[in-house]
Amino acid sequence: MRDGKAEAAALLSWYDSHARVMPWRVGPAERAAGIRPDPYRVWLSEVMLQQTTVAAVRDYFRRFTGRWPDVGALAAAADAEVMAEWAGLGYYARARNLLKCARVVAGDLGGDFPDTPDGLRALPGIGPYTAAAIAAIAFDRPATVVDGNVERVVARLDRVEAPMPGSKPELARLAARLTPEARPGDFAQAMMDLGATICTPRNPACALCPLEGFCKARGAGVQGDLPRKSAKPPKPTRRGYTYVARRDDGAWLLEERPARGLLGGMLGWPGSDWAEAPDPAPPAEAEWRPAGEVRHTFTHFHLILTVLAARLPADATPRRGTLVPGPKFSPGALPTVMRKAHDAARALVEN
DNA sequence: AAACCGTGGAC
DNA sequence: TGTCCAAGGTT
Repeated sequence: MRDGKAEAAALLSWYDSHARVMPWRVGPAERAAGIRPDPYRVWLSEVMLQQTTVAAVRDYFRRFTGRWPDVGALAAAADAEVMAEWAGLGYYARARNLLKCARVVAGDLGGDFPDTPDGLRALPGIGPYTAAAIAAIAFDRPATVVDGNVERVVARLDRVEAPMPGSKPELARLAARLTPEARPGDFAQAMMDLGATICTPRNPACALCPLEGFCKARGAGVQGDLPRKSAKPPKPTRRGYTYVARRDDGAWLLEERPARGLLGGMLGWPGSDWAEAPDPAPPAEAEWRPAGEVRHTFTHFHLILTVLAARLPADATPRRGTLVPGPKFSPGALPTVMRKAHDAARALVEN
C-alpha cells in the first residue's frame, strides 16, 4: 500500500500554478503568505456549490455577499428575502437550512463558525462533505474532502472497478490515504480543481495531469470508464394545471408553497397537484384562458404544466393565494418552473 | 437506507 | 431530443 505522499506533492505543485480563481477563494500564494479565507464566505460558497456548478454559483454568491456581508447580517434577514434571492439556484432546502445555520452561528455561537468537522457537521445543511470542506479550507484542519470530483479522481488513480454508490466508502478510504498533513485546504481545493478541469467525467485530459504517472486506470487505458455507476431508473412524467391571475389594479395572485417538499418555502402560482392525471383546481372564479404548456424536468420526474391565465376584477375574492401588488412582484423571485409559467401567461394578463 | 430534492450546460 | 452531470444533505 502506498501512502500517497508523492501524489499529494505532485498535486499541490500543480495547484500552485493552476489553481482556479474564484470570488470566495484565497489562492495558494496568498495562503502561503498567511492569509486565511473568511469562514462565512467559505460556508456560503460550499452550500451554494452542493450539486451546483461554479458557473451557476458565481452571481448568486456575489449578490448574497453584497447584500449580507457577514453571518450576522444574513441571520437578521427576512426568510422571504433570502428565498427570493436564492430563487433559480435550486435545491431550496439549502436556503432554508442556510438561514437556520446562520441564526445558530450568530445567535448561539457568537458569530463564529466551529473549526472542526464534528462541530460543523452538527449545523443545519452541513453534511460530511461540507463539514470537511469548511474545516480544511477555512481553518486548515487536516480533513479529507470527498465530493464527486474526489471520488472520480481516486476511482481512476486506484482503478476501482466496483460501481457507485456501493464503492463510496472504499473511495473515501482511498481519498483519506492521499490527504497530506500539510496544506489540507489547498489539497482539498486542488483535488476538486483537478477533477473539474483535467480528470473530467468524459474525455479526461490525461496528458496534462500531474498524476498521470500514478494513475492505474490510465495505465490500463480504462480511465474513461471509471467510476462506474449503476443505472438510474427512468423518470416518470407528471402533469398539472397552474393559474396565473392578475387583478385589474396590477396585483398578481401568488401562493407561498409549504415549507417542506418540492420547492418548499418558495413563491409560486396556485395550481393543481402534480400527478399522472390531476384535476383542475382554479383558485378563483374567472374566465381562464389557455396560455400554453410549460415543460420542466425535476430531479426525479418530468412535468408538463398546463398554464391558464385570467384577469380578475377589482372586487374578486380568490379561494386561494395572496394578491401581491404589481410593484412588489418580481419574476426573479420565483423558482424556474414558476417563472416559465409567468413567461407563458404574461402576454395574456398584461395591462 | 432508499427516496427525495432543481437547474442549466455539455454532448 | 434525451441523458448525464455538478464542491450533497435530509429523512
